[in-house]
Amino acid sequence: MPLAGALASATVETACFIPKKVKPILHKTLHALILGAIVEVKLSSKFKFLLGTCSDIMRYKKIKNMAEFAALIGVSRPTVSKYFNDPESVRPSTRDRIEAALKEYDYRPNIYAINQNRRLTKTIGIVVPYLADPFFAEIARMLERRCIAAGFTPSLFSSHGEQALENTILDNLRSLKPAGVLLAPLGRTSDRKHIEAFCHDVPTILFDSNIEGVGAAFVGSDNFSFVSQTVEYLSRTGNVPCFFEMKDPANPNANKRRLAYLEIMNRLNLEPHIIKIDGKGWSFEEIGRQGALKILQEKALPTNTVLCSNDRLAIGFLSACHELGISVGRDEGCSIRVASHDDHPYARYTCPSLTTAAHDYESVSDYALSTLFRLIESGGRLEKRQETVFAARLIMRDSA
Amino acid sequence: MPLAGALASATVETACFIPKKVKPILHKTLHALILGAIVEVKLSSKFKFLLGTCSDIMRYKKIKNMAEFAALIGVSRPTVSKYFNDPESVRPSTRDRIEAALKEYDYRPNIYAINQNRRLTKTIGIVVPYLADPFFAEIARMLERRCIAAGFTPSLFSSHGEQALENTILDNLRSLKPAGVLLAPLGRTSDRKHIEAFCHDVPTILFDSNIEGVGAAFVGSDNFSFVSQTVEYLSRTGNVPCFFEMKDPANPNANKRRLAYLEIMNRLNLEPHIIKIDGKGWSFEEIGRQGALKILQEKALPTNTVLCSNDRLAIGFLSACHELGISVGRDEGCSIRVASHDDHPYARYTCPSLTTAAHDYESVSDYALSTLFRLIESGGRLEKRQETVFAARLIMRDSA
DNA sequence: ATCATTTATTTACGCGCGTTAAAAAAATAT
DNA sequence: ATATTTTTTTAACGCGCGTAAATAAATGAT
Repeated sequence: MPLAGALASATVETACFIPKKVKPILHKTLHALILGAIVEVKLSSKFKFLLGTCSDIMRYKKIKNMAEFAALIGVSRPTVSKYFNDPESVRPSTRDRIEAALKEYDYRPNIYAINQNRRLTKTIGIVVPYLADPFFAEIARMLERRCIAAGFTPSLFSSHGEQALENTILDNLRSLKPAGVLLAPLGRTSDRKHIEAFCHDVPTILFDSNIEGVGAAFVGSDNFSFVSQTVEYLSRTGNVPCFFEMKDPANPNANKRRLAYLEIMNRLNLEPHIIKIDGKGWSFEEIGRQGALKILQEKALPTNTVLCSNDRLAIGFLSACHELGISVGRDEGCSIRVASHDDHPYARYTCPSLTTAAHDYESVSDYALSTLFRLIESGGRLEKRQETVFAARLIMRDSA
Repeated sequence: MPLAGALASATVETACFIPKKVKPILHKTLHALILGAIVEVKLSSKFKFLLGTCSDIMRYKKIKNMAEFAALIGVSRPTVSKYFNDPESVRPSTRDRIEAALKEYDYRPNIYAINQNRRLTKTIGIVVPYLADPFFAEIARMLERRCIAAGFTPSLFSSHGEQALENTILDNLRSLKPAGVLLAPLGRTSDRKHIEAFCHDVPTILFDSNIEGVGAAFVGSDNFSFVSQTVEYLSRTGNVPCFFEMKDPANPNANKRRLAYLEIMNRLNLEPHIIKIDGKGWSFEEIGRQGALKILQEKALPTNTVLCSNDRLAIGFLSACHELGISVGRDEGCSIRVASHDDHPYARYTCPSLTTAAHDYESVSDYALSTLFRLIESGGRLEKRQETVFAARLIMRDSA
């Protein structure tokens, strides 16, 4: 009789006693059966207990659950469970057998069943305010890499610049019971209470934008270092820079950069000039372009050196300059110089290439994650909230 | 006696009969209790059944599971379950009570328990080859929006240009049991067999890059339309365009664009010129820049009009032109014209702004998702595999 | 008020795994 | 060979929810 049909109704009877010496032979046979070497077989009633496993595998060529997988190798389910929680916790010989079977059949434990019973999962949430900004895309990429290397599963979310979305992302994230979360908040437009409540429940490290007192720690860049380097360089090599920024910056770094500019200009005994342009949202290039067009057409530029708050504004500024036929650069033939901050992935390819202060991407992402791991290991609480910032590196290119 | 302590050991006895009329009063009292209006209370043994619920809530101020939540409102658990699966499926009055409670207490069903028991989840996987490319970031954003609007939970992944990562993403995705997946594969460097196997198990729509015969459908852009519009425009308004591309493009669209270029040039009775530049990986801007520097320095450009395969190469090309002091544009003063395809988010801000053929982002993402929804509703199978492509729109800017 | 229909409740089982305690077996030490 | 330690097995419970069938209640139409 054909095997599959006959076996469909059989069930496993674990009560049947099998001498230890016979077991390996049985399981070897089982393997052959599954691999198609044996097509038809009759079993005495004493060994019918094997059939449940057999038939299911015959039908699906796929292991349904851990019990089935364990039966296949001749190991108990708790042992397999132990293996998946920590492969080192089982005897090498057992480990080898499990791993051999793992290669042959593509069994993977059901993550939903796993996570239901674990208090914390192996997921790490990464939330950025705007993923269409290559800066965040780049940093997200580095964070994901390191999560995977550390044995975690990263889960990436973008708030797309919207408070409501940021909130729902956090709500969803909470119910994912992640081991930890790396959150770069929207900034000023964030719902502080909501984020606070989230951080109360989930081990969270803030990065990029700080929110005072929220989260277990903050890791970011030292805005003062950014501005001091650009301002010093610009004022040393030419005219005094004026500061070009949005009127109501959503990002707290923007405010810190303005304050840094004022302080450094004061220190250097130079007169500060701040140009505030209109615009809201995350289309910084367009905002920068429109603002620059207005200022340039009105000839309202106080000096011939412009320091943009960030590279995306600068990209718009350069675009406006080109439209108006104004040549930008540090050569004598050029009428203005433009510099900026962030070292946006495209800053190298603007025309002219953009002089800017670069984030230490590597250090920020490394330190943010190592802090998160410390936080996770210590059970979600750190001694006290620390704010760590990394210095910028001046990148001299052609625009200033 | 203090409530919490006294109640800790009490359990729910559902066997106790409660007259219908008394129920609302009981639950009202329960609410007051939880909200802190009542601090201490003694109950006769007949009403001890309320205590299990009370004590737990007193301790955690948080509902632990659906049974507790249901008990709180005086509704059965299956009804609440029904509500979460489809709020319209319960009577309006019941719905109101549930929703009122939902506002008061922040109960959310455990997604892991939900998904373990559902054959398919409400998750939609979105996989793109390279998220640091703003084109994909932008399309991912639109797809996410529409998923949420349709009541699904999008889950975004980037292969970061690596085959191994693409494979592990698909493996992880499979075990997430998503309702459906939108996959933009790496292209030529994809592991075809792996993707095929994945599509066999999970309802998948391919987008952006097609892989013949894989997935339930393909939605993308009409490469012929892109190239025909740019070539016609360029040859009509000036010199004949040469085609600038990478030697071994990973993206299948690149190949289609080259073929389209050859065919259209043939139709127009013009001599085609193809410039193939070295380079691999996803740093297209740098590859384009290096390639352009080489060609321009060698003065090996066959015509004064360059049509780049895609905008990112063009951004590099423009950068090289600027470095070499070559003016780009359609004005008489300019020495070469550069055009391209994709309408990359930054194409507007290059110097000069880039003439290009734009994807119909909206239509592609709309159609890809509506096709996926059809696929999901029809249980994972469509009549036959359809390939749908949308025409490009020529965007005339200053570079050509 | 009566009956038919819609909606809700009760009861009970299953999902796939974590976890534990006690018993058994295997490996190691004496 | 025996005692000791380590590893595995057995058996059983719990997690939080989906789901189904039978029953009961509420609603609407007559």
